[in-house]
Amino acid sequence: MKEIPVTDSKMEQQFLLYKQKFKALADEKRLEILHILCTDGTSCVCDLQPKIGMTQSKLSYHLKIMLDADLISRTEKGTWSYYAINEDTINHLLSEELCCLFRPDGNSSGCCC
Amino acid sequence: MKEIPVTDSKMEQQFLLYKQKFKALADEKRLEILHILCTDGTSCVCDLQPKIGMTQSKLSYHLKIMLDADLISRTEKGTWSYYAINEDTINHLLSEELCCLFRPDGNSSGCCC
DNA sequence: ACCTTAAATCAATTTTATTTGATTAAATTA
DNA sequence: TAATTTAATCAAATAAAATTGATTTAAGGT
Repeated sequence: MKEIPVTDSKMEQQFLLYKQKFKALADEKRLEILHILCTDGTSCVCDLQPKIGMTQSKLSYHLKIMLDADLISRTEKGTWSYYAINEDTINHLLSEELCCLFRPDGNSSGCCC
Repeated sequence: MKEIPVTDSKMEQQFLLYKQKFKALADEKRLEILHILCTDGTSCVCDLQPKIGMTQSKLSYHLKIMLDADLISRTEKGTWSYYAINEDTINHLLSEELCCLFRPDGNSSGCCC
């Protein structure tokens, strides 16, 4: 059977963006990194490395995937790179229930759990 | 550098479950299937096939991935298999904003958009 | 200028996921 | 019972993602 596209291209575009974000979330190490960023706040790679127990190049690779998906942000300061959760993206994507794990509590009005 | 696990195993377990769910969401065709199920409600494979424009074995493959991740459910009736969104899982996982795309409006009190 | 540190990138390999076409199994119809 | 329909599964091929170790770039410090 030939594959015929059925959905309109505007929606296709949306699906592609969501796909990228979900793909970036689809790895236990990346979820762990997100959780650490959520708990510890903005962190540099050298701080994350011992916490996550990962080689530098591997960590960079995984951070880039989340950066490209806009789940996290990067700020460079001298030789250091600081990464932080991108609250907007995460909060618009995930349920409130996931706040303890991956959603920082933006308004500090208490977490769901 | 040796990789040393840092997070406790209970949390690791949680991460693995989330990973599976996000992985199941990390594909545009699967997102499209979810959207169709969300819009049309319970559907059998033969109904989905022309809508999604996909060969039967491919569709079965993708449905299985979402079934295993508990995003959808299956009910067999004779030779037919009916699939439906698993509201519980989806609503606990995704933001309300995604209701138009993937979250069925459980309480029919109106969608966010 | 030289050495060190931080972190990104690269190329090669390994692992994992997806696609394809065929086969199977069970239910239904003629 | 024989033929058909529905849908799952299988094995082989292809494609995509992750890992590894090395290299590169830029910033600091001596």
